[in-house]
Amino acid sequence: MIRFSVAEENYLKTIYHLQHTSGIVATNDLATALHTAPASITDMLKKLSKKGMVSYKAYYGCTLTATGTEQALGIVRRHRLWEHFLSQKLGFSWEEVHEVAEELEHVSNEKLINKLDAFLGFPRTDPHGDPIPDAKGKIFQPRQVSLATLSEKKIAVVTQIGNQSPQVLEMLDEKNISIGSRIQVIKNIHLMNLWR
Amino acid sequence: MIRFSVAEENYLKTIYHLQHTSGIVATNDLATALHTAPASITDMLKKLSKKGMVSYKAYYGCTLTATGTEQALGIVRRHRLWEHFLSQKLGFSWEEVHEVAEELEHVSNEKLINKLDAFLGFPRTDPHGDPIPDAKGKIFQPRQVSLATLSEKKIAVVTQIGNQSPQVLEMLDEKNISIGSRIQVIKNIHLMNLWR
DNA sequence: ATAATAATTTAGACAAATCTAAAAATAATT
DNA sequence: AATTATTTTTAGATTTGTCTAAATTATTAT
Repeated sequence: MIRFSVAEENYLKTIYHLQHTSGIVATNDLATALHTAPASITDMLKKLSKKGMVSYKAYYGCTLTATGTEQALGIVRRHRLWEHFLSQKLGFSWEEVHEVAEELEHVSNEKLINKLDAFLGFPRTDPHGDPIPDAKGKIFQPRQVSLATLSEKKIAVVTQIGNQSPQVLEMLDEKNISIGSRIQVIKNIHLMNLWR
Repeated sequence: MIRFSVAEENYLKTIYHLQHTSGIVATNDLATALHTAPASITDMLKKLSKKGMVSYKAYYGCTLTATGTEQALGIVRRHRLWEHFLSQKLGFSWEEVHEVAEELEHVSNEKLINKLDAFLGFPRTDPHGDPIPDAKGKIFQPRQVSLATLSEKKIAVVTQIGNQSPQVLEMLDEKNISIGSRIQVIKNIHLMNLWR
């Protein structure tokens, strides 16, 4: 098993997330996401590249290699399992779990994580509805449709909350809507009117 | 709240434990316990001294200050709560919990630990029978008597297993004796005969 | 297409925590 | 008490991950 420093893990995880939205990850984007100077990013990318975790070409950006992706999925798995634990077992609120899980995710004992997974009943998603990779790194991704594009009358199950602003969370709470709720679009009014 | 590095926390915790047996802690003993060169110990003691965590006099050794003890108790609390969790909730064995707790103890979110404490039902001891400090750092220390000195016919409750050699653990397991068991000394034979 | 702007890398420095080897202080032994 | 042995500290070096400032490469705009 490959061992990483906390710093390395944060890079792998962040590259993984940025890759989802932007394909190739730019040095500057990483710098912003990690609150780290661009020069430091370059240094670390060289290091991770030498370790075979990212493929990195100067001035072009980086992507995770197969091994790198595998490792990143492990970190995401740990993070989301802990989030689930914090929320379901310890009674933390949605907004609080992320910060605490940021620390717990770096405890990388495989047996611990697999036993935690079993203890939680092999959950498919974290409290935000994000999928939890299984022990092999497989992600179960439900067919998802944005609420804005969901057609009228159609019934759907909430699997994820994209917008996590306090206002939206409060509104959902008021209407008692959470992950797993069955919902139906009655009438599609202009979105702007909903948030007020 | 004072923040410590993992290294600093390991020093505080180890000084706390060594203090229990030896009063003043020698540089060399710390070096042995931490698998670290004596020169490095000296450096760190100066640092912790400047932070007001230990009182340190060159060539004499060190002791924890009041604040240092408070911090050490916090670390011990985290360690033992996690050990309890690992053993009671995740089904880890006695021998395994320590190593994993060594990592988890450094996640120092107070709310997390207090919620974990509540989730576990405010346990008084870890799986080895060592007392868990409460949120204020108070330790509940039960009156303890070594089995060898326990008088015949007297009933007692097992609160700790001092000797943790595989043979002893196996024997206890066979006889179904664990922390919390009520036991009675029927007849005090010479100890040597017991272990065979 | 060339100049201006933005992004990235290089170079050199720094703090934390460690190390080894040598010097200094303390303890033990004859 | 003097010498030997042990323990501890000092001095100087190393690694990791970071920084700033300057140089370089890529992009954008005129």
